[in-house]
Amino acid sequence: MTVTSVHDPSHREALWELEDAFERGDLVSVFGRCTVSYEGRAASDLGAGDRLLVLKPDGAALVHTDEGRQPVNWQPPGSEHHAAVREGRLRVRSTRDNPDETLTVRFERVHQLSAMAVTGGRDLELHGSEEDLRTRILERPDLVETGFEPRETERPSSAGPMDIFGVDADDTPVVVELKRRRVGPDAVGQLARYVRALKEELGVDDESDAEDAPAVRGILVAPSVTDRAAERLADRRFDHVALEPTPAE
Amino acid sequence: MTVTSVHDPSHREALWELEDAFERGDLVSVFGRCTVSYEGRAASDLGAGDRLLVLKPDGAALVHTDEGRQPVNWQPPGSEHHAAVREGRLRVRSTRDNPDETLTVRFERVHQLSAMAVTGGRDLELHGSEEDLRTRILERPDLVETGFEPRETERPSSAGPMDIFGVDADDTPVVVELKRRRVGPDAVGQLARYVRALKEELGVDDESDAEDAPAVRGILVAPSVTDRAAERLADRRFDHVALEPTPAE
DNA sequence: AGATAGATGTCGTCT
DNA sequence: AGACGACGTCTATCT
Repeated sequence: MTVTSVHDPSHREALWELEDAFERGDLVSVFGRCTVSYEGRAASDLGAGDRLLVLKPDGAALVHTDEGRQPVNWQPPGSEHHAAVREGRLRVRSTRDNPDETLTVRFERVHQLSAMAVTGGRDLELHGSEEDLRTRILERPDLVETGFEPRETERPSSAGPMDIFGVDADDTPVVVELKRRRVGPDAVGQLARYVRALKEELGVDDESDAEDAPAVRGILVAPSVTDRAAERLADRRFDHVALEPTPAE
Repeated sequence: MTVTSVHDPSHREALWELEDAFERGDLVSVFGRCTVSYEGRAASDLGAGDRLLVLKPDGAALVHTDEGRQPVNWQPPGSEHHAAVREGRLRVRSTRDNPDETLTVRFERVHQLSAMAVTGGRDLELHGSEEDLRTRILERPDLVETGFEPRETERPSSAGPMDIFGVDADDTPVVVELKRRRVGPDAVGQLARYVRALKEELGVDDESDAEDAPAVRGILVAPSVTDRAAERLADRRFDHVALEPTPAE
């Protein structure tokens, strides 16, 4: 059998089951009334309440309430789970180094504990990412602009790698920044850094950087931009090309 | 009793339990072998395997494998859960509008299904946040610099609200940007936008913005900065003050 | 509803 | 191990 499960166990019973599950490398879920405290990158305390504790064999720990996509407390993979009975109660502790942090869950009562040996696919096939957008442009550069010629992807610069580097119909260098969804001002800042770095690298002076024909162009490719982002694009004389990661149906 | 739990139920049994749990507003966990597909902001497919499905009464749905802090698939709060038996199998679907997205989990087999009525504390007391850092500085402005005087927090500007606005010992305006942990170049860009906005607002011309005494100063308060961030700070003639959100023990 | 910035963000990738 | 940027980021706050 792949699943073990106990209903309303004593704290000591719960401890045995937990230790066995850790030993087997099971994925564990514990329903119960507990308090939670965390100390590490920050520090937090959570009063008594019913929660779901998930313990993974890779060291991840998650404490979920009845609300939210995010766990109310957690510990990243690579941590170590320890269970014990202290003062007559089940205590589960998950710790890691670098940074030093500890998550402690103290159960007043355990309602349900289940453990399962996990097998099977872990590989997610995801479509619609920034990489899809890059592929799309490399296959059809004219989607960016007539005459646009990609020269390099992930081109290094002193400001980090730029998404796509190329030239336009006039052979002017072009830095393309890709975003898979609507963007705010931060993306323009990122593009500006790459353009500035490339200008420095090419030794462009302010003279040759004419009002109507910049020496290095910046193009932000994204489905859409916020008003503030549009302002900043105009300030910097960058262009925006509206494009989705995947063709509209 | 607050918890209901079934072991190796038939798909139809599982369906009844799920519908009851939705009705009661329970927090639900399902262990089983399933395939998962998502369609919405992106699209993804996940082949058969053992996973833990968590369904929350607020509409959140999480699919967890045995690895990682993040669910391999999910649906945010506000979604609607629907369960059905299709082709002899339990199918759980979670949908929402704006954006339109759907998560579908098809179970080949349900190993364990538990549901719990959740009561009790949801309020987390968290320490060590950016707000703690702000409080710390407002109580002891000299931690930033001798003579520093905070005047306003969240002061509005055309580039958005700045964390702390104040003046230094020479009555020069100071924009303070707070970060709770080590920062990269992006934080400097953010600070630069606020400083530029304030200069424009105050009508500072390049004349009065002397080499050694800027008309508006920028200070980045963070535990530490990366090399690249330090360069960009130097370029802009901004200062860095090393400070933690909470005093070191 | 959209916009903006924080987060114990997490996660992959590259140096 | 640190740095950097993407993410179906999520989440709170403000307009």
